[in-house]
Amino acid sequence: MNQPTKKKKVTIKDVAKHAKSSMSTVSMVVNGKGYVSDIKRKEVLGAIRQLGYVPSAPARSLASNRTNNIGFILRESHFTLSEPFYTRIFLGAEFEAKNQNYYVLLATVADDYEREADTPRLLKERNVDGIIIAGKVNSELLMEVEDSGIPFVLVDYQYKSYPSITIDNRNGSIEAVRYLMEKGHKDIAFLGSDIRHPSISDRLEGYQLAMLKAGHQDTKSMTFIDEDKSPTLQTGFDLGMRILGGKRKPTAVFCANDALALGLIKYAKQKKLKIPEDLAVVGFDDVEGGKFSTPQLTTVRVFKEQMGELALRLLAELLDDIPTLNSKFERSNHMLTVPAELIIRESA
Amino acid sequence: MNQPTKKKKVTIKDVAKHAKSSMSTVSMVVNGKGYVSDIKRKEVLGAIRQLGYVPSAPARSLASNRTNNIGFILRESHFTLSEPFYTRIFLGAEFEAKNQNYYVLLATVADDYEREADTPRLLKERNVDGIIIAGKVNSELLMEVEDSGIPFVLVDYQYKSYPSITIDNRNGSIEAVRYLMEKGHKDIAFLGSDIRHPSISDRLEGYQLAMLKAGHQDTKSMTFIDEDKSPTLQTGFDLGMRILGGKRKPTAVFCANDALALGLIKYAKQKKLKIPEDLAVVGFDDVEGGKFSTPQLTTVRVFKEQMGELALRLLAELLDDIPTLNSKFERSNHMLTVPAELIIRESA
DNA sequence: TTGATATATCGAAGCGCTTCTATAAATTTC
DNA sequence: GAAATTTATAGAAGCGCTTCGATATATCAA
Repeated sequence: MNQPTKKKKVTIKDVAKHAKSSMSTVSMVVNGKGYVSDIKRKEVLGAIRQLGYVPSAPARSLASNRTNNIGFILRESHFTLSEPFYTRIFLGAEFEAKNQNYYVLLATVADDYEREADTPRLLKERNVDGIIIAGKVNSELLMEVEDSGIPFVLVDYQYKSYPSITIDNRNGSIEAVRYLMEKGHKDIAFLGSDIRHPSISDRLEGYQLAMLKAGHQDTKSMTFIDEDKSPTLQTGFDLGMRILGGKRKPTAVFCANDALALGLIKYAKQKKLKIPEDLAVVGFDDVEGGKFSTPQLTTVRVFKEQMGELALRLLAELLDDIPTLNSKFERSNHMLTVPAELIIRESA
Repeated sequence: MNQPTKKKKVTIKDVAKHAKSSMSTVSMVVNGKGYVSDIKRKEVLGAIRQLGYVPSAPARSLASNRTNNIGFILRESHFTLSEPFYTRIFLGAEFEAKNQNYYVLLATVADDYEREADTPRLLKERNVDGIIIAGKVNSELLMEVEDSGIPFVLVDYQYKSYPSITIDNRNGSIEAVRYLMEKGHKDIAFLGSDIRHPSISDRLEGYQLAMLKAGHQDTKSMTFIDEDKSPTLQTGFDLGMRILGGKRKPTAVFCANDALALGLIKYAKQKKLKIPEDLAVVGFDDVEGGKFSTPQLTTVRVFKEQMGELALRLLAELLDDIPTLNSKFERSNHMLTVPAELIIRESA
């Protein structure tokens, strides 16, 4: 009679006994290293299955000095942001983490980060093997991570020449502007803010490049930037006044992101302008709100999930490579760029 | 290349030596249990500070048989949903977890969940002390969690009488309908879908209650539900046709959620109806998109972050209570409800 | 005063795993 | 065909912590 008592945890020892071998052999089978004969391997695998053995994460960590955790650091305001941009990056990372057998620990940090006081627990406790940092974060924090010696990968941001995953903002912008030109537009304006953010300045650059190539020398008079504001709906609305209030009115506007574009559209609609007939608008990011707006927003899609996935993969690679790090043949370029894709909807 | 002096890990042993006491005493100080004299405590605390000692999470887990991790289970589609609803609940939980010294491990599960194959790792490995389940999930999974014996709390869902945090949908709806009445509306319709979801049926109930109380007997002819569709923008748009195509046109519509409301507005605007003059619309959830829409959506706010926070707190309480669980005086009701609040914007 | 009880500290036994070492058999080398 | 090397397995140390006695002293109730 089998008693359905509280099933005691099955340990590696039980497996060893059951498979008539040693703990070390079982460990080797589980981790796929060392020398194990095929017969033994099969016996051990069988025992594992029969007993339903699952290794204990903490025990492994303790013995091997690896945590199998990846930290994901994100500014609080990037979560509370109206758009689930970074959330999706996180999701992508989490997805890939499953494949790679990592847990992802999320740590949000305050915007007014202060060293010591706000250091994420996972850093203090060194409870991760590697870290993904998403978006722009306080440089104090960046240095702290750097100092910790824990390998890390940046997403949608760059710092020195540390590994990073960024958007191909320049080419995405060029594609957007070209599309506007194809539609017959000549007076194409650029609308932006917070120009210090590398992503945004790259988008401006793409705009300028495309305009220049098409023979438009004067982009300056068509560039509307409020550099101290963050790129929100409100900012777009406010800049709308400047754009549509001037004497030389553009027929199309390429916006540095979707929130700005939505804000501009709101202002334009209020001024009884028809979109896209009177004013064509293209955004950047492909946020959810753009699908629901009237008209639906034409924009440049950023593959957010994919960026997270890539970041995790790159990090995992880095972690495995560590013994090779001293090699002279070390592949030094770990800065990846993911393409952005024009999504044609109604607003242009 | 500066060579970082790899600082050796400071262990409890080092602290003990430095404070001239034993490991067990240090442990007791750190965990605040057992008997320790004030003098010793101060010495130990001093040593900890001086050496910068941080306990090792895996070692603690292994020795104490607690992980200090909380699992957060969520359906994949609830993340990819256009709205960061559950994301915000997660955020709230994560926030509170920091206070309570837990890590939150997120596990997303597929919609077509199958036992065994898809069991989240954190369940298989029993790598958590407790679990938060957000939203409606497959009942297989629910049973699996139940069987595991790991304490859990549901958020925005209920199962048997397990601990849960839910929205006060009924009162929120009543408030919304009352507001519409105050504005002079008599013909108020209800728009909904997926009526089997408890949240949605509660909202319908609130609507009916409010209508009845105001002397409107016939709510049926004013209730528009597509029960097989999920409550999305598209569904709202489609139902708009039915609502506005009938002979008895309502002057106001209370929608089961914001996505439906936004869809309805889209349709109404297409039909050249002015909102709120020709048709007042109220939603439910207070999603981001509602702030950006034209007109901005009047809705019922759900405190998502707070729900997550509450869930974590309740779970933590449960975990601490476990020794008391056998007590006859055990407080049996762990099913909490959080209020919903009417947000007045432009659409009504 | 005297057991009983509360307070205080320490040493040591594990928690479940990885990995180093020892040992031996099988295989390769020249 | 003896030495060197590769393959195969087991045993045991120890990762950093918690916690269970053991022991000792201080405090209390009668």
